[in-house]
Amino acid sequence: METRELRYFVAVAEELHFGRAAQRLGIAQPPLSRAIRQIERRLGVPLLTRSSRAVALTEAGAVLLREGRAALDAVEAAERRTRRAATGRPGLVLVTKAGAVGELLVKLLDAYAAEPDSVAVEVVLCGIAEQGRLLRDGRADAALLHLPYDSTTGFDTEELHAEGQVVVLPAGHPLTSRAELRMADVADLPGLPRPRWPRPDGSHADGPGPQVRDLAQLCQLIALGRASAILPESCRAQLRHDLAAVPVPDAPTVTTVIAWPPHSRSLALASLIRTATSL
Amino acid sequence: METRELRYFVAVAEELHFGRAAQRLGIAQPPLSRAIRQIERRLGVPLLTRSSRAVALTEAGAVLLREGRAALDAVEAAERRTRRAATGRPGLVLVTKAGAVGELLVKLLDAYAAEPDSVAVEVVLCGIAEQGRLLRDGRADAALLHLPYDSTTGFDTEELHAEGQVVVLPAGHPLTSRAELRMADVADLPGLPRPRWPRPDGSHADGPGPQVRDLAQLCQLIALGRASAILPESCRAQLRHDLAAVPVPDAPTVTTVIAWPPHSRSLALASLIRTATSL
DNA sequence: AGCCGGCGATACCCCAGCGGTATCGATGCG
DNA sequence: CGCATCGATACCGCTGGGGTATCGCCGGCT
Repeated sequence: METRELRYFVAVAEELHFGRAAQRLGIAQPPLSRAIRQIERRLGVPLLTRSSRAVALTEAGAVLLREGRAALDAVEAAERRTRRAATGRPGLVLVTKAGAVGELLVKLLDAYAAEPDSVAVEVVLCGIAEQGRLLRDGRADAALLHLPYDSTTGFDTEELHAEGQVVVLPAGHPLTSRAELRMADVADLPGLPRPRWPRPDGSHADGPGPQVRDLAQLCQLIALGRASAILPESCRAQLRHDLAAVPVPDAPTVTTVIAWPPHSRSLALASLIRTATSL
Repeated sequence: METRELRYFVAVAEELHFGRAAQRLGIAQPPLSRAIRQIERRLGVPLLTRSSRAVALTEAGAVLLREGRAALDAVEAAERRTRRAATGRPGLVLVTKAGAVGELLVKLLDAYAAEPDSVAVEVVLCGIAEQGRLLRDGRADAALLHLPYDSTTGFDTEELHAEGQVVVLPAGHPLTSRAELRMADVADLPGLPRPRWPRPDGSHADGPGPQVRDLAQLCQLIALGRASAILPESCRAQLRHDLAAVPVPDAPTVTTVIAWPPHSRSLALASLIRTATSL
């Protein structure tokens, strides 16, 4: 199957509408219809159920959507990494979530810069759950992720750091006087629901909590007395003065890992990982 | 980049010869030359250095060869998994090395077959280092691998079993009277070199030992007094009567893991993995 | 019931680009 | 100095991808 065909199918499968998909692809609708039919004929498998009113994925179609996206990412990654290998700028791109892993990141960059064979490291801060995409399609070389919150599926990883978590509350909240709290104490604080982070696909789960996009938003909401949050200990260093943190020993441990795409054979990346694990 | 172009480039990069590559691809040489030049023009990157006598990969070319193979595998996997999702036979394909993990495999298959939601499991035995390929290109759903000998790069894994290793010697060899041996004792046995396994690309490392392809060959050679080998304990159960095994406590522990491609969302596979980890 | 509007499929046409043949130009070899 | 090898170039034919026009189906509105 050609990547063009895969792109076409993914577009239709995402839009579930031939006209819009064709528009997105910058082609007319009839060639798109033909291309999809040809894919189905060659695979010998129906991918879409069409009525004149609605298009839906078959089970096989859902598989091809998932696998096709991964394959397209792989092709894109091949191109991008090839270009980067040639441009002579053998810099590394390290991606992490905005507002996370503050101290660790600084230590890593300092230690790596001191290595004899180090190259420039570009740090990219991105929103939640974009790291995987960047790593998969070749725009980034490595990522700092937080287990168990981030997925490392498909990547090689090394653990760097483990830490407990704290509950973050508005300063002055009654519970802030306690030396530590249990998960049961903070599971359902009246008026302080947990925020809802966007899922990888951009949508939000249903629930009572406010929708948040980044740490700053979250802190703002907590300060306003509208939310609470369980965060890794290391966030205390960058907490605003109007927030308070109380340790929660029985919260799941957060492990910071460095992740990179498999098949990487870059010496610079290997050196960065070596530096990271020996911190 | 289209998969056709990737296939063309991979062929040339592997053959390092336009004529042979064209023959392998079933096309004439001139279109192939043109296609490669077009790829280089579009990427803005030289991939091959050509003289009229020799073709060699540039550094960027080597990157594209590696990444391109992975991308082609991903595309092929997408097609294969889509076809398999549709044919209604939701069977699983489990791949493992011939002659390895005997007892564990039987237990796993029995336990899984007893699950209420189990489906047919096809067991594929293959030579060393083909498992990764099968898993990557969608012909297999899961593999049983041995750490540290096999690579799990790019796959998700769960550990199933850890065991020590034994040295396998011809029956009657003086050392077989010992209750156990150290690595130092068996590192360099006179006349009994370690065999050389094929590498993933099919070639063999240089060295004194005989080249072997599978366990039967190896046992034959040991019985003939031409080789010795360090193997996992569990191999004792299937050892021929003319061979003897002595524990080597300081040999690296062999961990059997079950590995599967990331992005898998198959319920049947999830169930198999759950069964495996709860053995 | 009848009309309309939206949507995917079909019919038909055009041309970009892929692949083929013939040939050139460079280079290592006897 | 021919000769053989191998990649690049020139040129040509045709397949197939993309465009426009239109059809057929169906749900909804009045």
